[in-house]
Amino acid sequence: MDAKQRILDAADQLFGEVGLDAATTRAIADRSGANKALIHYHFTTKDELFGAVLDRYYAQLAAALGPALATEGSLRARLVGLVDAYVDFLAGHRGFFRIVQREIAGGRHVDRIAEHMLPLFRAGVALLTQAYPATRAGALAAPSLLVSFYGMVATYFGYAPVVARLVGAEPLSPEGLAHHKRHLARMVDLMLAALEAETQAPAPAPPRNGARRRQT
Amino acid sequence: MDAKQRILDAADQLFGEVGLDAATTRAIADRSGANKALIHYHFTTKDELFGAVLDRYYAQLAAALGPALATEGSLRARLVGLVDAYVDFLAGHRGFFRIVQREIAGGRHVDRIAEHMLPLFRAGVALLTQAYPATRAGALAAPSLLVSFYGMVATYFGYAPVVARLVGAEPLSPEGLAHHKRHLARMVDLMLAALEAETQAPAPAPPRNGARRRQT
Amino acid sequence: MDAKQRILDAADQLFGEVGLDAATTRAIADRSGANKALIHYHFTTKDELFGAVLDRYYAQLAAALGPALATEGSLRARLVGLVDAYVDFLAGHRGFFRIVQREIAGGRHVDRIAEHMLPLFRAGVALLTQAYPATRAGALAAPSLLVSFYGMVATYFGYAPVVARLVGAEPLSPEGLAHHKRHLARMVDLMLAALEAETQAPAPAPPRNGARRRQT
Amino acid sequence: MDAKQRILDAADQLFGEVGLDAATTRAIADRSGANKALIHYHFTTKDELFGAVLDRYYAQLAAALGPALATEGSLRARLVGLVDAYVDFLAGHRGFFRIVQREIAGGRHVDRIAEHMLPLFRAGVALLTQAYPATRAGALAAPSLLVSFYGMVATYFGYAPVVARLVGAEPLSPEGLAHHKRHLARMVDLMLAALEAETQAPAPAPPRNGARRRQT
DNA sequence: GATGAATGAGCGTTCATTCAT
DNA sequence: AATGAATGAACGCTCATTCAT
Repeated sequence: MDAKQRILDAADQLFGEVGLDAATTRAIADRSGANKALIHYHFTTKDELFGAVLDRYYAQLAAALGPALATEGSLRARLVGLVDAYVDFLAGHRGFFRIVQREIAGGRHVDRIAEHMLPLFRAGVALLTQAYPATRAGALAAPSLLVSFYGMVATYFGYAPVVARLVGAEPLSPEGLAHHKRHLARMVDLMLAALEAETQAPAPAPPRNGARRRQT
Repeated sequence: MDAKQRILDAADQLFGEVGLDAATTRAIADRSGANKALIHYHFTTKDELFGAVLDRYYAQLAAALGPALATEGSLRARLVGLVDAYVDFLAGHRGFFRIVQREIAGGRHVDRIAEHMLPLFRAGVALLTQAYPATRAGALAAPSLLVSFYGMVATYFGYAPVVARLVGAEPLSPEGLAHHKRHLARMVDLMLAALEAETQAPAPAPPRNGARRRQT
Repeated sequence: MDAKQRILDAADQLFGEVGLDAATTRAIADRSGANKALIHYHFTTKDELFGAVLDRYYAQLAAALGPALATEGSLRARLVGLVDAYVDFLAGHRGFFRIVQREIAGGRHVDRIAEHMLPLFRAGVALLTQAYPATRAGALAAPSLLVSFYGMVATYFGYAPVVARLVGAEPLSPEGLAHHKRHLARMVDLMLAALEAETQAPAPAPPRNGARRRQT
Repeated sequence: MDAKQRILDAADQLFGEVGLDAATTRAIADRSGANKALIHYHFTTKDELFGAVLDRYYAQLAAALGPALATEGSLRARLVGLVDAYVDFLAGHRGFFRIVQREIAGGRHVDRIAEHMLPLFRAGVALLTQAYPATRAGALAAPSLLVSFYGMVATYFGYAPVVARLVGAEPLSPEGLAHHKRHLARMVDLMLAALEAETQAPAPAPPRNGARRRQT
C-alpha cells in the first residue's frame, strides 16, 4: 500500500548518503522493508526511481520557496526571504543537496535537474531585471548574480566538512546556519547597494584599482 | 613508468567523465592501453588510484595559484588574480571540478579532499584577516567570505548546463569565461568596499531594511 | 470465458514466435489484454497453458486431416490428400510447427506431443500395411515411410529460411507451397510405384548397385 | 588453459539437453568446473558461446561429410555415403541436431545456422543438377529433393521418441540406425530411378491418377 | 614491468507464482 | 472473474581483485 512511499523514502536517504551508483537496490529494499522485486514493480528501473526521488524533492522545494516569492515586502525582503528559505530547505533536506551536487557534475540525470532548476532561475532573473535595468547585462547581470548567490548558499553545505575543520565549529548547527544566513543577507545588501548605485550612475569606477574596463 | 602515467591520465579522464564508481578498471585499462592487472600492480587499489589522481590535481592547483598569491600588488589585485587563476584552472581541468564536486558530496575521499583544501582556505583567511580586522568575525567573517567566493567561482562550472539553457549561450566558451571573470572581479570590489567601510564604521546599518541586528 | 480464449490465442502466438521459455506470462498478459494473475487463475501454470495450446492445435489438426482420411478415392488420392491437408495446416498455423519443432527436440512436453501424434501415425501405418504387405517390414516398412514423408512435409517449413536463401524465392508463398505439394505428390507416386513393384516381385534388385542385401 | 574447451563442451551438452534459454550460465559453469565469470571472460556473452558451439559443430560436420563427397564412386554411392555419414554424425552428436532443430524454428541464431547450411545445400544441388538436368526444375527439382532427403534423415532423429512408441523399439540403437540407413538408401534408389526415367522421357504420366499437371 | 586467466561477490533485473481483495 | 501488490529464486553479467607466469 504505502510500500511505494517507503521505497521512495529509503531510496532518497541512500541516494543522499552514498550516491546513485553506490545505492544498491538490495540496500533500498532492506531499508524500506520491501522486496527487491517490488522496487522494480513500482518504479521499473533504478534510474526511474531516482527520477521520482528528484521530482519529489523539487516539488517540495517549489512549495518551500513559493511563500518567499509571493511575499508583499520590499525586494530585499523577498530576496533575503528566498535565500533564508533555501538555506532552511537545504538544511532540512541534506540528501537533496548531495544528490544534486553529485548528479549535476555529470550523470544521466543532468537534464532532468536542469529542467527543474530553470523555472526557479528564470523567476529570479525576472525579479532582478524588473527592479534593476542594470542587471540586464554587464558584470552584475542577473544570471551571473543568481548563479553566484546560488553558489554562496549551496557551497556552504557542500563544503561543510571543510568549513568544519577550518573554523572548528559545526557549520550545520543552528548557530552555524544562523550565521550563514546573516552573512548571506549582508551579501544581498552589498549587491543591492551596488545595483542602486549603478542605476543612478551607470558606469561606476572600481573602488581602488581604477583601470578596469566595463563591457556588456 | 610510462604506463603508470598513462594509467593516471586515463583514470583522471574517466573519473571526471563518469565518476569514481562508474569508472571501471577495465575502462581505465582500455583507455590507457594497459592491462587491468597492471593498474593494481602500480596502484594496489582503485581507491588509491583515485587518491593519486586527486594528489596530482591539487599539486597542479597549488602551482597554478601560487603566483597569484605571491604577487606584490594590492590586495585587490591579489584577490582578483587568485580568482582568475582559479577560473582558469577549473576551465582547463574540467575533470578536476567534477571529481571534487562529486566526492565532496559524500564519499570515501572527503577527508583527503578536505586536507588538500584546508591550506588554501587558511591562506585566504590569513590574507583577509590581516588586511581587515572586520573579517575576524561577523557577517563578513573571512571563512564565510572565502566559502562564498569559492562558491561563486565554482558553481558557475558546476551549473554550466543549467546556465547554458538559462542564457542561451555557452558558459564555458572564452567569452563566457571572460564575462564570468568580470563578474567575479566586480563582486570582489563590492566585498572590499564593504570591508573598507566597515573598518571605518564597524556597525553599518543595512541599506534599506534598517531593523537587522548584527551578531558575532 | 472470453478472456480465457484471448489468453489462449496470445499464448499460442507467443509460444510460436519465441518459444515456451522466452514467452513470458507478462507478454502473454499484455498481448491478450488480461492480467498476469488471471492467466494463473485460468491455467494454473505456464506449462498447463502450453499444454492447452498444444491440445487445441492437435484437435484442429485432427479436424483438418479427417476429411482426407475419410475420402473414398484411391489410396494415392487419400495419401496425396493427406499430405496436401498437412501442408495447408502447417502453412495456415505457422506457430504450431515451430512449437512442435522446438519441443520435440527435448522439453517437458515431448510425451504430450508424442501422445497426440501416435494415433495419426498409427492410422497411417494401418493404411499402408493393409494395402501393401511389403510395408510390414524391410527398407520400405510403413513406420519408416511415414516418418520420412512427415519429414519431407515438415522440414520444408522448418528450413524455410534456408530454402529461401537457397532458391532465392519465398518458400511459403502460394507458389512455393503449390510447388512443394507437387513435389510431395511425386514422391508419393515414387513410393507407391516401388511398393507396387515389390508386391509382385518381393525382392527387387536395386537399380544400379546390385550388391545390396535386404533385411527385416 | 583448457578451461575454454571444457566450457565449450559443457555448453554444448547443456544446450543440447535443455535448449539455449534453459541452459543457464551457472549450470554450464558447474558442469565445466569453471567459474561463472570465466564463461564471460572467454565468450563475452551466452549468445556468443552458443555461436561458438554452433561453429564448432558445423566445422566437425563439414569434416565428417567431406570424405563422402570426395569419393570417386558412382553418384549413388556418393549420395548414399553422404546420407550415411549424416546419419552417423547425427547419431554421434545428438545435441547438435536438437540445438539446430530448436533454433531453426525461430531464434536469434537462425541466420548463423542458415549460413552454415547453405554451402552444404549448394554442393548437393550442384551434384544433382550436373548429373540430371531433370533436377533443374519441376517436381523433382534439386532443392526440393535435398530438403526432402535432409528431412528424411533428420526427422528420424527428431521424432525418435514418437517412433520409439510407434514401433516399440529403440530407434537410436545400432539396429535402428542400420535399418534407417537401409531405408534411406532405398529412397535414394527410388529417386535415382525416377530421375533416370525422366531423363529418357521428360514428362512421365503419374502411375495411377493420370490427371496431374506438371509445371516448372 | 607486464599479462592472461581466474574468482567470489554482487549487480540490476526478470521470472512464474501467490494472495488478499 | 478479475486485479494490484507482493515475493523468492534465479537470471546474465560485471566488478575489483588475485595469481602464476
